[in-house]
Amino acid sequence: MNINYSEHFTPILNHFFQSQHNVTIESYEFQSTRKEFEGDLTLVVFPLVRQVKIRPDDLANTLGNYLLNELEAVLNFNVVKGFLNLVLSDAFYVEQFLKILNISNYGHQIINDVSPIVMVEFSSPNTNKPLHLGHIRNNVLGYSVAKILEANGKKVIKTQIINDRGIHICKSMIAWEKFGNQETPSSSDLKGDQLVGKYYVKFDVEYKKEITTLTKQGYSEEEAKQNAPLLLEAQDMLRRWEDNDLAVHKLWRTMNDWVYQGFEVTYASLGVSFDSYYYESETYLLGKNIIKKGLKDQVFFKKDDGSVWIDLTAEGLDEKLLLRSDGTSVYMTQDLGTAQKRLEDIPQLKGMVYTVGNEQDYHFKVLFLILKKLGFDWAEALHHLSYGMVDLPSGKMKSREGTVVDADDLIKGMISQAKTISESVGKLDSLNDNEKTTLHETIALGALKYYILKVDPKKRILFDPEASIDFNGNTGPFIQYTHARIKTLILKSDKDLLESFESLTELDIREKEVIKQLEIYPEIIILAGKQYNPALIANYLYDLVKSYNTFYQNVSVLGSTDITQKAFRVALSEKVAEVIANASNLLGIDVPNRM
RNA sequence: GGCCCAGUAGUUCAACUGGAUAGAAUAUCAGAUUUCGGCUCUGACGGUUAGGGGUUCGAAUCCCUUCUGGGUCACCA
Repeated sequence: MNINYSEHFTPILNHFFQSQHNVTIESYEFQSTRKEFEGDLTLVVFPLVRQVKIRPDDLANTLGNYLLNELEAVLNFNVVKGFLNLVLSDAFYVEQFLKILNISNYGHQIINDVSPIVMVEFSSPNTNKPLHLGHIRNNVLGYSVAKILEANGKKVIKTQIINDRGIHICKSMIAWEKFGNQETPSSSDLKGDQLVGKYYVKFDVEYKKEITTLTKQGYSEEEAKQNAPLLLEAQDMLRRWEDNDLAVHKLWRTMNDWVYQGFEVTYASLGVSFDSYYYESETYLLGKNIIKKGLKDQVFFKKDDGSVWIDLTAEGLDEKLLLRSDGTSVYMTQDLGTAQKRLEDIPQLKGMVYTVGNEQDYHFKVLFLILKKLGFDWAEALHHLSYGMVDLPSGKMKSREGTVVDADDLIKGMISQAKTISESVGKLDSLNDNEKTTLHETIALGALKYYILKVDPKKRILFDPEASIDFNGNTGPFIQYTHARIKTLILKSDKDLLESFESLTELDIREKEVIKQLEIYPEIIILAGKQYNPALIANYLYDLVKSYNTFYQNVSVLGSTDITQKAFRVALSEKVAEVIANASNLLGIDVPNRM
């Protein structure tokens, strides 16, 4: 990675290659030197060899001598197989640290009126059942990517498209009408989404009973599935909904409102929020104007039965339906229309991120391709943030088999586990009950989010709640704990000793390592933003915490007798705490001051 | 079957997108400490990167191929 070093070394290296060899080098490959060799910074010379036609070792030696003469920061060098290892002075690292010490919100770009606007869509639930573990990954990922984009100087609009209409919600409605006895969230003491979900399950149970009855009467299974009275009623209700039947719409609104209230509770406990909402009931008819344009531009074609298609066989894909023969729209049509609508709503929009599971990879590939073919210039700036499924140690989640993990239940379970663990290890007796509860929630959510985010989004996750909440190892609580410890350490330190330490010339090797980590931080944010990948931040955080911990354990932070060094260590600790807090924030994780 | 994604210590994950001897955590084992078979420290063990071939100074990473797991190929959303 080209970390900050490049700004320091690139000019002088460029000068060397210009004057000595008359060639221009595009970029240099720097990396930090592996532990087993002497040095701090390593320049890989192999890529340069091609351009100047000198043997790797010779070039490395020449370069080493050159840098040694030209730069004060370079104290020494050695060459191993085409790797030029440079030993940099402690003064150099002190200087680097001083540079970043007083930058507030270090690593995070500032957002102003001219910042590009990006929309990040996530969550996007159906309104017929509560959120589950899969939604948690979606929410946590989308929210984190939104934060990371903000840190990269984008103005982010967090949004979701709510799938609030269709046969699934009609099923819940029918079941509630028939079996619900006017039950409401307040009468049942259930969260609204849980209540509606209960009737969705009820529908399925009763529907299956009807199928059994019908097959006993001699229907084939297929016929029974299609002709079960309950299903016919649900389908009829959907028709009435589409005809704007007042009674149906009233019930629909009531039940959806219950669900939204329930969702809000879950979102609040997850610590995610949204800036705008799109409802499918308002967008499902969109996109037909795009179809017209596409037909006119001959990007699409019409079949004899009147249905509209696009032929993507040249791109290695299939033909894709865009409009049914009866003229009604499909999923793809809606998404085309919704994308266009968003640009109408916010003309300055510079990009959109769709946080949707990888089972829809194909859909988004086609969606983006169509928009490009239609000639929309903004189609280049669309990104599908695709993620893998969440598996449990017990196996795959299947809603039909009742093995889904409910989001609220999971969070509750994590909190009570956090409570158990922190009570058995903690010394939190001075906190009052409210503070303790808040802390347990913070730890539980930190554990949950970190566990999910540290895995590359596109990979499947095996979710083990027990392992996630461990206070040791690569976990959220461990990071939170380190932050808390630094905070109490700083409290203990004498603030007055924080005088100038620019004169400090000798660093402990472990202090150097911490400074190196701090230097990389802005680069990590940029990289994570480019790749829409919070896992980079998570793993970086762990590395930082680990290197700080070896520093903390082996170098007495406060014990030094040298006042300058003591001040330096406190300042370094403070900066590390700040970076931990800021980086955690990018993952949506809170870090307590004590725990 | 076509297309897409994944396959890395026993397990859960890394590896700065082509760089040096593939790293952590956890589990296991050994030692230290200890009035707990708990906690905490120290160390060790653990790998043909699913298999095979290729590209080059250099491959877990790129290309080809085989295998395994998952997803997707609806006038569903």
